[in-house]
Amino acid sequence: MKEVRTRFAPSPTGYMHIGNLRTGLYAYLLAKKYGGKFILRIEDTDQERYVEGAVDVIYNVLKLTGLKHDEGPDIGGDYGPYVQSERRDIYKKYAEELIELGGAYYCFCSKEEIASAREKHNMLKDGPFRYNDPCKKLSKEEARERIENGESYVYRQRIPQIGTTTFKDEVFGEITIENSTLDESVLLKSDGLPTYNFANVIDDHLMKISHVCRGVEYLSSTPKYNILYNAFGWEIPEYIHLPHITKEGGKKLSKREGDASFDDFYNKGYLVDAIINYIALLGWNPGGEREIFNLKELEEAFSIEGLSKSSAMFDIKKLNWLNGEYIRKMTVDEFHEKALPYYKKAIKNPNIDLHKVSELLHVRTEVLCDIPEQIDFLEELPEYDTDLYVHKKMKTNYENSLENLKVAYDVLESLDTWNHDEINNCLMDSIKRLGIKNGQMLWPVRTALSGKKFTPGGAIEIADILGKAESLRRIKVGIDKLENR
RNA sequence: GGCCUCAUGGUCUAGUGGUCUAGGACGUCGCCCUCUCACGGCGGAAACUGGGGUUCGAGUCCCCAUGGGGCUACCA
Repeated sequence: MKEVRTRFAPSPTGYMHIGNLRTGLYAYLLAKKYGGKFILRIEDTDQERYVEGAVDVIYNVLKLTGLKHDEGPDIGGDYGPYVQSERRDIYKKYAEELIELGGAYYCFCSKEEIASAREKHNMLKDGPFRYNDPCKKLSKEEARERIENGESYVYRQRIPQIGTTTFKDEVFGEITIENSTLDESVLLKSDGLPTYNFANVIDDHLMKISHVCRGVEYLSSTPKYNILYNAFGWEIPEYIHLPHITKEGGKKLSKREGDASFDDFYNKGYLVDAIINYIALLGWNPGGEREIFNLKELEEAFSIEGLSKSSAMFDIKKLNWLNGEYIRKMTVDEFHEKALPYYKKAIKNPNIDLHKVSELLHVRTEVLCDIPEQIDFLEELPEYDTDLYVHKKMKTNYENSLENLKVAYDVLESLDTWNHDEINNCLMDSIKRLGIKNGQMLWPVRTALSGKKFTPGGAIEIADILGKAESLRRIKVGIDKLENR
């Protein structure tokens, strides 16, 4: 088998769409699986979409995710340049060659002319639109003369109007299409830059790409590319077209709703490994029942056979679960480090031992951005209603809550050493002495300490974190509330 | 409109003619653990889009219908 060379060819639009990233991931995995090369190429032939700093976004995501490329604009390689706008002369040369080979012709029609012809056709609604281009009949000499005279022109692909073109895709199988349904698209624009339709063929060939991984949107234009390969007499690469990732309802993931880019998830506190793991599984099945794979493991497990044909809906719930799995797999210290920035958003009080908070939150966190609202009560006791003290299953009501809170206040106040075990023993002794259920004491105490219905950790852990003075203060507040109900 | 393409529970999927009374995971529901929540454990509900063929036998092959997606740009 010859060397596997795959490429990731994003356009610098300023953000990394998650579906696009997945395509890059698969290209990377395929290369790694077979010990090949993964190449980064920048497709910036559309000047109108140029965005400042967008290439850095691409580098950054690749670096963060660990999809390390072997060749690319920043690190070079034997087949550069790797930025399409720097390959102008190359495209021009091949476009000229294609004219000679009969695979293309010079076209002087304006966009407007073609658009109006299309409109006219659409009114009739009769069969596929095919532009009957007068320029096709021009001789090369005539055309070149008009070019000399300064007319604006493009290179347009010439496609045989009879016959069919068949190609094989690794995931979709064999596909045959009537040549007559293929339109003769622009190869080189009047600004001298190529369109995707031309650049992808030239670059993939010159860069010796063995497997072309790209989205399904290119499936129907692939025959046009093969006609180009054939015109040049070049070997056709293996094609791997990947289905789309959609959101609920089969709609496209959108940039505007903040659910489409890698950064959107990264900034919300999703772990890189979890994101990669999740998107790898969206459209690819590893074969067994295992679902947790880090990048390294994916490299070994990946296979084209596991790729699916239908588009997959992005399910944030499953990502959340996976992210939680990765969080729980970390040590408490590792978690603590990741959680720290999120603690800062909710807690300013320097007396709170954040390590203890981490012990509580470690198994209770799925996404890091959920942290602040989970622990805001530690910073400040929220307003709460005394209804909270009444809990059927805990067998608590206003009366016994008040009584037990008073007991708790007294015994805790007399405590000299304030730590988890001391608090625990102290409270448990009282429970035993009074002959009540754990919950009848602990539920009111936890309520008084937190003012919340749900908290990470119970009364004892919270009291420990809050410290003696603050704990007693909050219990006192609870007692007052219940007395003045 | 034309062309291409896809189709198993709510979601991601396994299934390549008999082993399918359709398997796993997320989610969901119930129970257990338990001072709340979570973690963990156990259990439940939930799917082959429809119709025709082919075959002794079809989720699996073929055709049609329906529904979804894509392309139809001097965007990629």
